[in-house]
Amino acid sequence: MAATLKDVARLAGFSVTTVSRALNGHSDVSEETRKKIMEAAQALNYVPNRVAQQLVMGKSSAIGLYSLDRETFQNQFITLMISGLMDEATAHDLNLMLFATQRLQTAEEVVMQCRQRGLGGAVISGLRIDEDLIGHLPQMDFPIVLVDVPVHGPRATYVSVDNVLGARKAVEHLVSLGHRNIGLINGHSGAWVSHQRRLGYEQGMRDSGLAIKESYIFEGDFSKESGRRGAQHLLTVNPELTALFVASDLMAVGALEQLQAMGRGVPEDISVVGFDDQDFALHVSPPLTTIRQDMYVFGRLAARELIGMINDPGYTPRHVDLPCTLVQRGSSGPVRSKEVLR
Amino acid sequence: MAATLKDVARLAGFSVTTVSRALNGHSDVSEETRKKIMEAAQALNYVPNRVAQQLVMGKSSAIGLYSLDRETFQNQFITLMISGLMDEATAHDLNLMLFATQRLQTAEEVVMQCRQRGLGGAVISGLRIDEDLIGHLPQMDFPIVLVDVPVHGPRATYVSVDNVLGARKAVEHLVSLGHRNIGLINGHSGAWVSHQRRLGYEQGMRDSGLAIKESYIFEGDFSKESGRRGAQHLLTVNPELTALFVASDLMAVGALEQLQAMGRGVPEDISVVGFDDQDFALHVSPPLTTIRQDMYVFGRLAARELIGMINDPGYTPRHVDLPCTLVQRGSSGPVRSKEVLR
DNA sequence: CTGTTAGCGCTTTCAT
DNA sequence: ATGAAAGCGCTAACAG
Repeated sequence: MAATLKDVARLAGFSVTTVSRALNGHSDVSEETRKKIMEAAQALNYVPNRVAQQLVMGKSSAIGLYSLDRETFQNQFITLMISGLMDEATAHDLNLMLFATQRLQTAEEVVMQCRQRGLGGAVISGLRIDEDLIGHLPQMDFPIVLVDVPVHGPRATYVSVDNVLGARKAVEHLVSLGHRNIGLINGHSGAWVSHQRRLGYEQGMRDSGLAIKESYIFEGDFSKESGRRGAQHLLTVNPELTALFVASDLMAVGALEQLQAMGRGVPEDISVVGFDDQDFALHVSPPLTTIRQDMYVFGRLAARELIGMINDPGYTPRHVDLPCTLVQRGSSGPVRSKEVLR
Repeated sequence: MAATLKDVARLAGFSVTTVSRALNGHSDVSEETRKKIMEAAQALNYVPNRVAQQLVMGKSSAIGLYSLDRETFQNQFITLMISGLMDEATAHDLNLMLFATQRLQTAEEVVMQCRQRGLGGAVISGLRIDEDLIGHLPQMDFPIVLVDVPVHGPRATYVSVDNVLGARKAVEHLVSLGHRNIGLINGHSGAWVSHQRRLGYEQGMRDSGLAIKESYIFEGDFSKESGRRGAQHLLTVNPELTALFVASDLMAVGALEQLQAMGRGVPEDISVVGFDDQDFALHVSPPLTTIRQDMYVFGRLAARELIGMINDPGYTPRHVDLPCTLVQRGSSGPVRSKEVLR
């Protein structure tokens, strides 16, 4: 069907070897020959068969993205990351292969599977910190970049924003608006970011001279419904709360709806700050104040480190905390004076 | 690094051929031999090299998804479709490869590129109807499924919902609520769906005995901003409008905001119906009544047709219009009585 | 039942 | 500067 090197060789009147060298820009081909070969290739609409190239050169032509459980996939989060991965991969002439799996087996199996598919490395998203392959992954001799799970190894690193700082910014923002009774609706404890965000919340409170009360903290699971439950619970138990830091936008929207259903105005009665800056954060009412992570940059960085490892066996992968920024919108406002007077 | 057939052969004490056959479940291998070989393979942690398999069998191991222009990528729309594609591909032991490109060249080039990468077929999303490769694509001898652009060929088909019906449902819903002055904010004319949705709007109006006024129709470009402009424009020119059918949720949210900014209550003063049912439709206020397309099913169907063509050269691809359904939420309501009395 | 031979499309020594 | 030969890891006739 498609023209092969042999076809070009025949048409141009040279050996396959010479044609290969000419097309690959080797220096040991006379200009005249090269020109003829180029023409023949052009005429036949020749494109090298990457599969064959890959087999002979042992060089992979793609990177993989593993997304654990489909939910991860459904939020815009990953979409932007994919954009970033793809742009970076494309720039390095690599393809991007997608995998969704319910559960990864052992680290060995994952790596085997990647190798068998000719991947040069993989980004893995959606791992829980209690997964035991995490300990083994960084020891594999295969380039891996994890998303939001800290690992270090000669061929492994991770990408994340500075979640502690992000949470602190959220709290500081609320404090600066006069709030002192600030609750936290956190994600589930299987996610590394939950621990980080809680840490940031605690730091922010402490640095502002505020006590940390266990009863101010609700553990959700990143679902909208859990945000709803969190708001309901926290405000029933602690009616004095005037602000909530919610560790994801989706939960924050749930909280928003619940608060409004409970007759609490946002932000008049209670302020809400989310995390992520997903696109709907802008569309809800009031628009959500939130901590923004730039997932596109996130993806690019992940790919950059991965490709660094792939192309250079000596490359030492680095981890940098990406910045995250407070985006101030309508869901946070100054505490009501009567509250301040308490 | 990874074990090869040869390694297994050596360990098991058989020829490479026999090992290959044993592992591939051919019947002409004695049970005893097979068992020994299986053990050896197990011991070596052997996994077949797909790249080699692909080269020798000429059978591709992946399908591609081309997404034209990154915007397409950023909405949740495509994410769900990817989920569907992936699940279906995985079920057929195929991988999914992603490509984002600004512009496709000729149909020949696209197909060449796919072949060179070992793809068995491709789904292409984001094409405009004025793109001239569309005429050529269905003639290529390569399995192609387009998203929302009608094509037919021995190796080509497309997936879409019944946009005409969807739009008609929207209009009929509004009519059933008593609305008679119904405007349309449409997408740009480069999208096939825009024409279909307009058709459905016109049918719906006509079937309800309502006149179609050119001034009731605004051509946006699917952006939120254009939804805003559309609402502004339509209501300035036609203050008698009591309802808007907006051809995408994102534009609908823009319209919503603009209407509220203009002091028009939704749905008391004016009803709004969107299209897509993206996730934020549920989170805006009021929650958006909209026409839902199930993008996950969309993706599965696209993959199913594609894989049908790939696995069976004689397969005649079909097009089925997927159903789309009205999801009734808060943004549409009965027309105000004074309006009815006009 | 099993092994030998050939070849997928390409790159790469090694000669010439 | 060019070509012949070998081989990447695998499968598929074809013999035995």
